[in-house]
Order: sequence, then structure tokens, then C-alpha cells
Amino acid sequence: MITNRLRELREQQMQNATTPGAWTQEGLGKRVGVSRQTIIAIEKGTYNPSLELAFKLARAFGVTIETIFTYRGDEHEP
Amino acid sequence: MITNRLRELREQQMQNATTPGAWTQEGLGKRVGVSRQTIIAIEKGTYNPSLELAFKLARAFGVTIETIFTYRGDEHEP
DNA sequence: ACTTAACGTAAAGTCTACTTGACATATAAA
DNA sequence: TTTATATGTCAAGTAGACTTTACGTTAAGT
Repeated sequence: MITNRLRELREQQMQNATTPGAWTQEGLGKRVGVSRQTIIAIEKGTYNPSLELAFKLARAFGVTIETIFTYRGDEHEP
Repeated sequence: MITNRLRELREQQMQNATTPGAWTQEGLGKRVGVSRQTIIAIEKGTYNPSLELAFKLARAFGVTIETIFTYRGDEHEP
């Protein structure tokens, strides 16, 4: 199972940002070349991004993939 | 575009390995829960793995995703 | 010569990431 | 109150990741 800190990171950027609208869901989508709905779905956990999109997102935030996404191997335990 | 060092890393493991067959394409496939053909296709570059499979592969080799996979943003230059 | 292990390839099918389009809600500003 | 911005949701379609099955090759061992 994969979880992510996309919303958290995006909101950090929104606060520090000089250009308004640059880090909205739509702005981020344009930045990494996907639709707004795709960003929403990933933030919500509806599905996981492709490896390529994961790279683009990591690059957009200037961090590694592992900083945004966390993989837990165990499928069951709470 | 995404490239990977899967074959390189796998062959390193094959040399250092104690258990034969553990790091063959089939062995690696079983280890990360995909078919042998999937490993072949990724090594060959036919397609990119899902983010989840990328995590499993990184974990299998004990490295980060960025160690195995490299993303180049520029689509054109040679 | 025969067998076995490892690698490669191709076809058809399933599942999911991602798209477009349309409609709904909340908040803040004019 | 109206307008604009940002977020959320649903539906139908396309593309790509992955599967199973099956057959072919090459090198090593016996």
C-alpha cells in the first residue's frame, strides 16, 4: 500500500508562493502535465500515480519520490 | 523518459548470491510478486513499472527508487 | 546427444491510470 | 447578491501495465 504527502507539500508551497494559483490542484496538474482530476484522485488515494508522474511530482517539489510517497509492505496490520 | 539499471543490479546480485536461481528474472519476479515477462519487459524498457512495483524492486535490492530508475525530463536531445 | 536452466518473444485478455466533460459546493471579493 | 476561485464527484472512454499461455534460443552439464 502506498500513501502520499502530496496535499501537505502542495499547501506548504501555496503559503510560501509568490505567484498565486501556481500551486493549486489545477496549477500543479499543468506543471506536471496531467489533469486536475488526476491530482485530486492521487491526493485522495483513489489510485497511485505512474512512476513517470511520481518523478515529475518529485521534481516539481524538488524532493525525492520517497519524500512524497511511502510504501508499506504489510497489507494487513493497523 | 525513464531508464533503469535493473539488469545491472540483478547481475551484481547473481554473482554475490549464495542461493542459485534467487536473482534470475524468474526469481526476482517471484520475490516482488510479478511474472517473469514483466521483469523482462522492464529490463528491456518496453514499459515502465507501476510506482508500487518500483517500490518493491527498490526494496528487494535495498536501494532507493532513484538508484534503480532515472528520469530525464527532456524528451528530445540525443 | 540429451536435458535443464535462463533468457527472449508474441498474442489476447484484464485492470487501472489518466482523460474529457459536465455538474455541485464553499469561500471570498466586488 | 453576484462573480470568481478552488475543490470535489460522477461517467464513459483510451492507453498502458501486467497476466497467462505457448513456443523458440542459447549455453552448461551429464
